[in-house]
Amino acid sequence: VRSYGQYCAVAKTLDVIGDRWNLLIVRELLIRGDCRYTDLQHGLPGIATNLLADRLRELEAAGVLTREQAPPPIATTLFRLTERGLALRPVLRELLRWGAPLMLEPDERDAFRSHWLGGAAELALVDSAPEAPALSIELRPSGETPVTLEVAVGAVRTRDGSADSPALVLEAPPPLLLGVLTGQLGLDEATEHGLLWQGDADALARVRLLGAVEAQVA
Amino acid sequence: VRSYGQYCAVAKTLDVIGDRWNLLIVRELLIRGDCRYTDLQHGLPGIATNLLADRLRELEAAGVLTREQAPPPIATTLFRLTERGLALRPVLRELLRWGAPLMLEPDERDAFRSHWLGGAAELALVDSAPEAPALSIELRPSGETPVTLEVAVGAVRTRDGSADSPALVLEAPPPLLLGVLTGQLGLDEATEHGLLWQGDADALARVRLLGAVEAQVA
DNA sequence: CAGCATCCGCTTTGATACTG
DNA sequence: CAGTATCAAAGCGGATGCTG
Repeated sequence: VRSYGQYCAVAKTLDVIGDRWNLLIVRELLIRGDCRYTDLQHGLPGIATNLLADRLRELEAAGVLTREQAPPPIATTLFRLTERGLALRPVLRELLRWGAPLMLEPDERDAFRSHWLGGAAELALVDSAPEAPALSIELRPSGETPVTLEVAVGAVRTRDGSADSPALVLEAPPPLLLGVLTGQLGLDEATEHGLLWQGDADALARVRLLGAVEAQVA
Repeated sequence: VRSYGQYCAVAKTLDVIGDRWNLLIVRELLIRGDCRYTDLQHGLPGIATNLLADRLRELEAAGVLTREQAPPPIATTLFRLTERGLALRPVLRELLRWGAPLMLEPDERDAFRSHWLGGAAELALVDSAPEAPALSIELRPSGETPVTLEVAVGAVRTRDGSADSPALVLEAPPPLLLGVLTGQLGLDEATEHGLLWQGDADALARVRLLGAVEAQVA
C-alpha cells in the first residue's frame, strides 16, 4: 500500500499492483475469469486469507476488479476484472516470457495447478495455421485435473477439464508438458522421459511460441 | 526473498524481481546504463541504503546484474545489467504503458528525476520518420536538469544534459511535458498552461507513441 | 566520499483459529 | 462460503557508524 512517491509511470504502476500477491490475483482472474473467494484461495496456494481479503479490497479501490453479486441461483459474490484490470494482460505476458527459463529447474516442493499451465499456453502460444479446422489438445498433468487447449482461428484458448474429442492427449509431469508445448522437447524425447500420449502427433505443430513476431516490433 | 512456491512462470518471475524496489533498480540501470551505488541512490529517492545493498546482492545472485570494477582512473564499482537483466525491458515497457494514465493526476509531493522522463520517452516513443535526418529535442523539466531526446533512424534515444543544437526546446513542469510528448496536449494548449518553447514546433511530429503497432500483434 | 553494516521502531506478512 | 480476529515473525524505513 505504501507508495514509492515517484512521478514515474513504472513506480505508479507498482504502487497499485506491486504489492505481494496482487499480480497473482490478477493472474487468477485473467486465466479463470470470474472467481469466487474460495476459487481464488485454491488458485493461490500459500496466501493467508486475511491478505486475500485485504488485497481484494485494495484492487477494488484501485479499479482493477469489481465485486459482483451473482444472480440467483448462485447467490455468491464474484470477483471480476474491470477493463483496466484486463489491460494488465500484456504485463502478465511479459512476466511469463521472462520467467519461462526459470521453469527448467523445477522444485519438487512447488505447488501446481492445471489452469496455470492452461493460462501460460493461452498467453504464450498461437495457432500456427489459422485457416485449418479447429482442434483440441488435452493435457493431463500427473496427479492433477486435465485442461484442454482449443486451437482455432489463429489463437489458443484453454478450458478446464477434458476435451470431447481431442486430437491429441498428453499425460506427463508439468515440466515435461511445458517442454513439449514450447517445442524445446520433441515428442520422442519426452516419451523417453515418461510422457504418455495418444492421438495425432502432428497436432503439436499447430501451436507455436509467440515470440519471433514480437521481437521484430520491440 | 520469500518464494511463492508455485510452479508458474509468472510466480517464478516475481520471486526474482517482485520484491519491493527491485524493478525500480532495474529501471535505473536500463535508463542510465552502468551506475555507481550513489547514482542508484539518487535515482531511487526513498530507498534505505541497507535495502539497496541487499537488493543489489540479490539481483546479482539471480543473474540480473553484475558488479564490475571500473578501470582506473575511475576506481569505483559499477553495477551493470546482464543480458538477462536487459531482457526485462519489455516488462518495464508494459508496466509503463499501463501506468501512463496514472500520470494525469500528479501529486505535488512526488519526487521527480529528469532521466525518468527520458527513459519513458525511450520506451514508449518511436521516430515516425526513420528516413528523415536526425534531430534533437531538449526537455527542461521545471527546476530539474535538462534531458535530450535524440530522434533518428526510427528510434528515440535519450541522454542526460542539454543538446548541442536542438531543433526544439521545451520547458515546463513534468506533467505538461508528458502531455505534449504523448500528443494528448497540443503545443498551443500547453503554452496556455505555462509551457515555454523555442525552435521548430514540427519536430514534435517526429515522435509518435508506440502502441497501434503493438496492439495488432497482441 | 563511495559502499556498505548495524540498530531500532514500525508495518506488513503469514499461520491459525474462529464466525455469520 | 466469505470472510474477521489474533499474534508471532519477517520486512521495511530512517538514522547512524564504520571502513577503504
